[in-house]
Amino acid sequence: MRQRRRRSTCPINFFVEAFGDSWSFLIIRDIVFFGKHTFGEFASSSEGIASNILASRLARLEQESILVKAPDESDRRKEIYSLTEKGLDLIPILLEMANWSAKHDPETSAPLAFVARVNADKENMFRLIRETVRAGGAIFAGPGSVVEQLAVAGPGS
Amino acid sequence: MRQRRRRSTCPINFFVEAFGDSWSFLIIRDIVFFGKHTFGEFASSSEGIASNILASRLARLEQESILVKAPDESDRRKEIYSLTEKGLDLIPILLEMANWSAKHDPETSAPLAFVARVNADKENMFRLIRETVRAGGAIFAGPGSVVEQLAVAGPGS
DNA sequence: CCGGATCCGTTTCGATACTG
DNA sequence: CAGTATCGAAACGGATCCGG
Repeated sequence: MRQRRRRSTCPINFFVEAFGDSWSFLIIRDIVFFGKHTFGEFASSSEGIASNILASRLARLEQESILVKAPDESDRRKEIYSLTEKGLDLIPILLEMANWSAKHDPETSAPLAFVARVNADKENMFRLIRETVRAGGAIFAGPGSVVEQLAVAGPGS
Repeated sequence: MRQRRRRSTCPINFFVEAFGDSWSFLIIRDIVFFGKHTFGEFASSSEGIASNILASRLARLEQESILVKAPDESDRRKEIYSLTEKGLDLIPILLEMANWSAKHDPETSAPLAFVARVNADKENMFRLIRETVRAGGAIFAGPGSVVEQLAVAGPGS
């Protein structure tokens, strides 16, 4: 968004104002799907985002109370970015985006089994994913990832 | 998005590529929530979007097969923009955005009763809204709007 | 009037280089 | 590693004009 636009009473304006930029989505995506948490991880994975742009987006998301920054206890050079409760509440939106993309992307880059599983039981899956991400996990990456949990639990559970 | 960025395998990239700009959201919002369908209606309601920007966004959305343009039968000066099936599939995303906004917007501009109703029965509400919009209706505006149907049906149905 | 297209000053982006 | 500084290029947005 180039310029602060007039505010209007509408159901999604607050969302659009808070985001308004696609890099912001990709940062949240990196956290939720891939468990990225540091400046360097975002920089290397977010389709080659420039460092100044990344810094400005992180600052904005922090200011919007979607992210919080905290020093890494084990490595004081690093800063850990995590989602706040407000940020965690974005997960359903991301999952619906993933759903739409899986359905319409000709290259179909999303794992269809996972998407189907989410659609089959949105309420419980939203909750499971939220709790996993809140605890520092992610959907696809790392030990304790959501897909790992689902594989353990099996398709029938 | 300024520049075509590197494509990567990720669940929401296709979505981000297709949108990438907040004006596009507002156009879809105008259709789904308020039943706008012409260039002039978008121009007057979308927070003062410039006509050249609006034209470029409509062209892009049409090219992405999210919108289709057709001449208005009753007034040949006008063009009617409507959502394709691919466009209709965006509705769940918009509704999750509305949900998030209602929860976190300090000015709380969204009708909370409607949002709560959607959350209480997402599957059926998504379907109802989709069919209403497909038929040319909208959520808030016009006769046969979704909120009107819900009022008629009553909160228990 | 409606739906754009064109022109043009201004803003913001983004690649690179640089610093703590 | 985590950011800032610089600067050219691109997109924006307001005004204006045009065809039907």
